[in-house]
Amino acid sequence: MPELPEVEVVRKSLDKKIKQKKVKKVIIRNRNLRFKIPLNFESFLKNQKIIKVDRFSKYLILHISNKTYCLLHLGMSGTVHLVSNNDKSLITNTSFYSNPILPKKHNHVELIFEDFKLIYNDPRRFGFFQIIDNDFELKKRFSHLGPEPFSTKFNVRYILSFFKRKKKNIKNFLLDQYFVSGIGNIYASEILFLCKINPSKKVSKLKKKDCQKIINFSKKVLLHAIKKGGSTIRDFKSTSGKKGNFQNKFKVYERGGLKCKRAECEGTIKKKTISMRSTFYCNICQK
DNA sequence: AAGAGGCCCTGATAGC
DNA sequence: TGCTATCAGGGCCTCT
Repeated sequence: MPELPEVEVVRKSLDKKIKQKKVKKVIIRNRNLRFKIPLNFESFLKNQKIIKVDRFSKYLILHISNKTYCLLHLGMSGTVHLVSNNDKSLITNTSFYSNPILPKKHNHVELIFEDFKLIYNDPRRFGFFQIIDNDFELKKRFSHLGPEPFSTKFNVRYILSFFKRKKKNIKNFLLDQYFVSGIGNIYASEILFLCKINPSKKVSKLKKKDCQKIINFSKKVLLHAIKKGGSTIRDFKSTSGKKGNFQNKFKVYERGGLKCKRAECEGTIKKKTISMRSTFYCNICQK
């Protein structure tokens, strides 16, 4: 369940290792990801350099030396692994790369570099690789995505005007990538807890002050999670197989039935399904 | 236009 | 033990 922080953790380690490296060979074992990998994908990437690894929202953007882009989305269960070409062990030359585990099944895509390779593993195949031809197409590809929480465009004025004449609840909109991009189901619950806003609250009832809280805590939670190496619930691992640490910091997620972590609050964390997604909140301090 | 619902897929777990 | 059902949730699509 990679959300923005998990993808950013992957981006950082990936950029460090494959920036300015040339793709020697591409191996695809299963083309049937979220979108079918086209037959020319291998020849397209072969002998190209990866200029750098960028990220927008939950998308990784590999800048290719022929002025195109390779998008990589991890879907729900995608992981990226960097493995030595010689002894098949995971690369362990930085502190980030420890606890090496390479899955045996579902290694669908390999990008082979001079002395190591990148392996894309994805049991559920909700992730994808996509070649984007130019800047214009890249812009178009992301046109359905709203600003990231860090963007200055994500401000009180924007939020209030977006919520005009909308009838859904706030949890729904935090997951709506057209409204704000990068937040997923886990962090949506965490953000609303910190804001003391009930996830079922209709956005038409939100005040200026609430919007400001949403802005502040969205940034805070995501940045904190990045710092902690992301969250590992079931699937997410870094490029070396290392798990994240942020799950230990969850205030509400997967804490149904437990006591509210707010010191002065006697509430209990409840689990509720909102638009087909499990949602956690405190029944007392989230109004 | 906005919102509700469904589908893609596999693995872990629960219940019988 | 082995079977089936349920849940996990990101993105995108259709239908109303």
